[in-house]
Amino acid sequence: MATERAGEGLTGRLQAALKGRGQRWTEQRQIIVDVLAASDGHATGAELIERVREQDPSATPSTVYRTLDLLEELGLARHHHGPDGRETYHLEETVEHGHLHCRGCGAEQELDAAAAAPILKAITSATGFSADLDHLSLQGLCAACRAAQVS
Amino acid sequence: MATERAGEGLTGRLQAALKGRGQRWTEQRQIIVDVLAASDGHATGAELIERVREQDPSATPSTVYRTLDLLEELGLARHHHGPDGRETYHLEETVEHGHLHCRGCGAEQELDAAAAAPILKAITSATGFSADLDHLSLQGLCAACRAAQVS
DNA sequence: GAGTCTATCGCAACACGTTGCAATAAGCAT
DNA sequence: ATGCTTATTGCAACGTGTTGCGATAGACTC
Repeated sequence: MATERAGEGLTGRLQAALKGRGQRWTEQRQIIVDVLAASDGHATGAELIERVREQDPSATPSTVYRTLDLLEELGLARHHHGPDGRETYHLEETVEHGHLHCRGCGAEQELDAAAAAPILKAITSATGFSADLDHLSLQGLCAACRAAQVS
Repeated sequence: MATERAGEGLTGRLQAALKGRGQRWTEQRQIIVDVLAASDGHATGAELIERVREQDPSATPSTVYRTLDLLEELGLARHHHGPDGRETYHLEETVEHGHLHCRGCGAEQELDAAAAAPILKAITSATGFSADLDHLSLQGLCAACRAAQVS
């Protein structure tokens, strides 16, 4: 077949990576990866568990979280913490990006690599620290709210 | 008495602020503020609860967290989330600062306002967003670990 | 000082995430 | 196909933080 469903190549990569480490490919892991691929944006741990349970009611939180940790170890997924400390996961295939939470209006902006480049450079030159864009989760005021506050 | 214990002025400010809002000053709140003042750096919620309990074993987590929330509302305390999502609290009197967590060696650096200024400026000019230094919690690689990785 | 109003407290239950352990089952060798 | 090894699973308990509710006790009025 010439056509491929989204995520199929990912599954292949995963199987290969696991085999290389003496680890195993299971039905549960397939489901979790599928769910993660389907929730293209971000999803909290609780949301992922719920969706996985729709497909396999026997799945438990520990399995889901352990699989997510594994996916991160393999570099196939990432997680970061929102302003409330809750976790959010997404596949690594998603463009690497940071997050900006406005404490005024509650809006959440994404920060793509191009926009972040000068910021990361400033961090490095000020501190010698090379920051991970995916863990960059800022809180502050967006341009609109700043303008509104002046009045 | 002419001498003042540290934090006494703070207590006065607090009592006044509470009264203005129709709220009350209690023994528990005094203890929590004292504990927070005594743990000058940062303290997690769990640590604070433990220390408060040393002085008042009847104190419960809900009371401590609710008081901390109240202190934040009044602008007298702040909290931020570490890389593991755990909460860390400190008094607002502590110098405003960000945090840098190195995923290589696990070290945690503080980022003072002067060092952060160019970073915050870069964020604003790239995104229009005005970020809160106190919520700036970055993860990445410190200079030493970056050098080590090159080899 | 006694009474009233209601903010605060303690309790109990919940939500999210983590960890230890025994049972299961994946993948390999025969 | 059968058996073996051990990674993975489900369970149960724990840790941190949050929320609802009835009981307690501040602060104010008379």
